[in-house]
Amino acid sequence: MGFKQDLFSQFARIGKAFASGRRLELIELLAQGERSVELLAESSGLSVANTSQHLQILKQAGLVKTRREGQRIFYRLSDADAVVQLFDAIQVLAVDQVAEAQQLVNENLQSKDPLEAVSAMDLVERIRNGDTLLLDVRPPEEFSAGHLAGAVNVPLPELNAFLEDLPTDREVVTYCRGPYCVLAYDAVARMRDAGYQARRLEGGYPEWAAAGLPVEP
Amino acid sequence: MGFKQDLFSQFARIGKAFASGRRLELIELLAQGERSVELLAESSGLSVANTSQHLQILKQAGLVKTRREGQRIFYRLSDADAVVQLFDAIQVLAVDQVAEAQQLVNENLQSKDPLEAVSAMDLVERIRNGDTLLLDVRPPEEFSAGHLAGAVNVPLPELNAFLEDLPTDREVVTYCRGPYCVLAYDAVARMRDAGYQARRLEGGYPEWAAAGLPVEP
DNA sequence: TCGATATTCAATTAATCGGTTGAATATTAG
DNA sequence: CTAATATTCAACCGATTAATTGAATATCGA
Repeated sequence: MGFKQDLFSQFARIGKAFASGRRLELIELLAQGERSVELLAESSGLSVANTSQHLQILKQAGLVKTRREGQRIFYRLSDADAVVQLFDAIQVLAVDQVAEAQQLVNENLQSKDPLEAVSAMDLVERIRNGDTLLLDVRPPEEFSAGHLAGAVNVPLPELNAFLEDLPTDREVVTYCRGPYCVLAYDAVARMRDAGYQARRLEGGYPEWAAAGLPVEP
Repeated sequence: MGFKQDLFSQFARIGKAFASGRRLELIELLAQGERSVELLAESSGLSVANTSQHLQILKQAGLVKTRREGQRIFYRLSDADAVVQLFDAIQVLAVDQVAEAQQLVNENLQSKDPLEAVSAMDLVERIRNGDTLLLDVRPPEEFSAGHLAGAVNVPLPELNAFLEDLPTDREVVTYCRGPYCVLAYDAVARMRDAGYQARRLEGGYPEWAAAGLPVEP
């Protein structure tokens, strides 16, 4: 049964790609769009050579593709949807089953989340009533690949500018990728500081879509 | 930003669990139900001590739980559904993106599959017409956790006995886990050898369920 | 209690991995 | 062509991993 072992070794390459925290960080950055090696190195705090090496591993696992533009090389996820979904599933499994991960989330995220998150069911109701502004804080590339019906895309870097023109009398609900995507937590914290009523959707886009709730486009 | 790195390192433990072909083999065996260390070692061809070591890694990643019964210890997946789904997603991603995996599948599975597989759409039609026997060749534990509506569970070891009482005039469609689960390929080959009209469902249970097609229970 | 069995633990070795450093390659600007 | 920039490659070191072997632990049956 050599074939099966060979095939499983190939599958294991995908596992290896996800087997280092640094690489996961790179994957998360790439999920936000195409990036050059230099920028990835800078954002992740790794050396350029080291970043390049990790990217080679991701490339061998088929997770990323490259494109040359002049003297720099841009990396992107070869199937962003599949990769993000996989990453999301890993996160959920880890927090469900690994005590240390659970504890980290409890200490660092739950505490940022003083008001409990809005459940998907509640949100459906709120949307029907029209009294909620639904904010997708993911980067535009992910937004346009699919988002909750009725959501407005405001990537985190643009949040402050966006808030200036917004009346404070509507409640805002934010969401991003999975349940442990930090973007939505940050957005809520910043909006509450600015005097808005802001809460977070329990889960993220993948969970919402998987539940068969309305998405666009 | 130490927290994020810590959390990602925890996530990476799940990746590590999936980062070895041997462990994937163990995971696949465990997906078929609770097993003792001895049996796992025997089925996988690893030494007992080595098997035990790999199982420790899976345990640290929270993927498996143990139960003692007399002098032997039984391992099982702590969340079989989540783990199988994750494994399945990894397989699909690998075959989609890794050239070597693609080639292995083409050479070893497609060739076992002389007639093309039945698409999910076709199968829905066939079931409606009632002229197809739908065979789930996964182990009973997985079958009872969810299966295609109308399927009959015949685990591979019992296939021969089952065929003896079966008239050869009905077409049979088999399926198992994902699109690269070998069970269904084997079943088709054995049934065709025995003179049956047998084909394989394109994809497997997870794909069918994800498409919103009818499942039980 | 004693011997047999199943599993884990500990020690060892070879292989792989993560990271650093500096050279090599490819592209652009001048 | 030369200099500057972005990325990869190659060599290297320390840490981790996979696998083997043999001892230690726990349970059961006699």
